[in-house]
Amino acid sequence: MVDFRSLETFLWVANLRSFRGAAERLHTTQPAVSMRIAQLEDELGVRLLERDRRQVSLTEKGQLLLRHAERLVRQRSSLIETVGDSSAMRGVVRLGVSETIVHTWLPKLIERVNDAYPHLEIEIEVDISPSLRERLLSKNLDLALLLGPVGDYGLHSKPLCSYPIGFVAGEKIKFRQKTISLEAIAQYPLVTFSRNTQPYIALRELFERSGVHAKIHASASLATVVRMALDGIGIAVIPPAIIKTISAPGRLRAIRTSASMPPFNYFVSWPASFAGIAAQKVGEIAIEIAKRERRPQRD
Amino acid sequence: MVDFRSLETFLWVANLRSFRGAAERLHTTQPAVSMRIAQLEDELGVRLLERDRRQVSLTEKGQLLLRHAERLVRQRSSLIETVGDSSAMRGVVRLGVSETIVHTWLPKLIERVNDAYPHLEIEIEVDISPSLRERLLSKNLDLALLLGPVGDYGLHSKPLCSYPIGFVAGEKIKFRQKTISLEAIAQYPLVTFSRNTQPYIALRELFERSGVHAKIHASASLATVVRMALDGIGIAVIPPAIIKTISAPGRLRAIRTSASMPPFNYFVSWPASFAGIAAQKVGEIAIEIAKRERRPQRD
DNA sequence: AGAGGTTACGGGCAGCGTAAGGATC
DNA sequence: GATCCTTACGCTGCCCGTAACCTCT
Repeated sequence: MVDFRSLETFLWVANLRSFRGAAERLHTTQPAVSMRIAQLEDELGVRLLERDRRQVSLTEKGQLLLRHAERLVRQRSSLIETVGDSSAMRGVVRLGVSETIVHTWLPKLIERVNDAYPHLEIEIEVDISPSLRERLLSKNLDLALLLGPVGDYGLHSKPLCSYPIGFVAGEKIKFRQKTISLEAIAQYPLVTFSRNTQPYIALRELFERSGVHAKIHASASLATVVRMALDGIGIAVIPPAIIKTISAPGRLRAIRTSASMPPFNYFVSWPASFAGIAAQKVGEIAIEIAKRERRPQRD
Repeated sequence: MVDFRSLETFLWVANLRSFRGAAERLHTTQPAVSMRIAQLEDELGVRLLERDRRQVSLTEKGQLLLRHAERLVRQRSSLIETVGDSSAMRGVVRLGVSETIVHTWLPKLIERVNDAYPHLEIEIEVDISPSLRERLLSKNLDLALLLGPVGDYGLHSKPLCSYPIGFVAGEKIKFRQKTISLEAIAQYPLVTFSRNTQPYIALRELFERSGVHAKIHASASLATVVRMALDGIGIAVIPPAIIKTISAPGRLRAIRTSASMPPFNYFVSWPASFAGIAAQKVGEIAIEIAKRERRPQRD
């Protein structure tokens, strides 16, 4: 039978260019994937995949099938969404999230998705934005909420919300003035996200431009960054918006400075060629929530 | 899973308005159909069919699903046809055929279809055209080659070929003249197809118009008609084109008459709402063969 | 040797068919 | 009671997962 399972399996093999990868994505074993593809090729009487080399590649017929299969799978989802009630939307959406979002409105998103589609499972992966971008490109994620702009070819994106970045200090660090200069701040080490992230680069540029030397610690984990700020090791460079959810009240505070960092601009992004309807719906809900979230941030 | 099997089952239940009928059509049992539908309704979380009354009917959601499911099933066939090689076309086409066709070019059609689609099975049902029409309407046949014109709402059709009808006599019946009058013919009983068929009606009208009384035997079986002509019981009113395949050479001959019957116009016809791709292909081949068949008939 | 796809084989479960149960005319 | 769909139940066969095998770098 040319059924949806075979087609979906083929889609994943084609997109990931790997039997193993597809097996993992489909929560099954690699031989099972092998079998389904073999069965499909047998049924259609044509070779769909070339497995000569280290890389799996599509034959001409395979590319043809890819287009048809994508349409069919998409239309099945659309059928389920149109005909079924909300609980009919099933499956797993792999959602990549930047850590800042986790500490602001991600819980709200999850709740809203759960309400709208009770049988839809969301697999959340927290990572820094460049990794999320890579994982979108390698079809390892269906959707991501990350720092933009997302310029990559092969990814689509829509703006979500914007968070100002500020300097955040713990209780042990105190300044006399109300508005602090860059020089004063640079007395302490600064702590922010990994070297390949946008905030790290922006921060380094900021200090280089003003000729002030600053020591910058980088950590991929926001928890670490916050811990270091709380312990007085340094000043965190993060969106102040997350202070209230990530630490006890009063333990951290935003510092008013003369200089300003470019804000975090968040986007929802997904692979251009491969948007499942479920992922699309989650994206729509994210956009809606972010729209509302924008206001409180303007205060 | 909302898979093709469930959808196809639903399509047949919807079209035949019967679980039993669908089960028969799908070569399975009625409980199996019941189960698949129940599973589909369960999966989508909506009621698709109303089984209150004696008649199964579609709910609003059911009608919605019908449209989507038809498109999906059709696109799957199209996928198989586009991507697969010819041997990939599988399934059964229920073909209704008028008896005249059986004795002219049906074997050629079967052969051609077998060549083009070796895995396609054809289930041939021979019957008189009005029955074929009914069975098309009740979705009991996928395609029919029958006497037209096919005016029914709900059926599409395309012209195939035209066979003149003539008076055919066996060896025992002899006339002196070369061209025989209606009166001379009416000395013998006439034998043709059943009362509700076009030739029977045309024949009766022909004699009523000319004020000649004729005794007309009717039989649904062409073999019987021919037998009666061979035995000299009467004169058969059939397309002379089938003489050479249905009896030994010289045993039957066409009689030249002054009057003329309207010719048999054959059409290929199928349910407007429910054309499977396989049936469509068989129809196309039939049209092609009939086109070639037309020439020899002009002699 | 290790990464990745294929082949071999035993076992579990979805879905089937038979048969009994209900509803409606 | 006849017809048609649903429910119950035992069984079969498909497909899966484990594991061994093959091939290429």
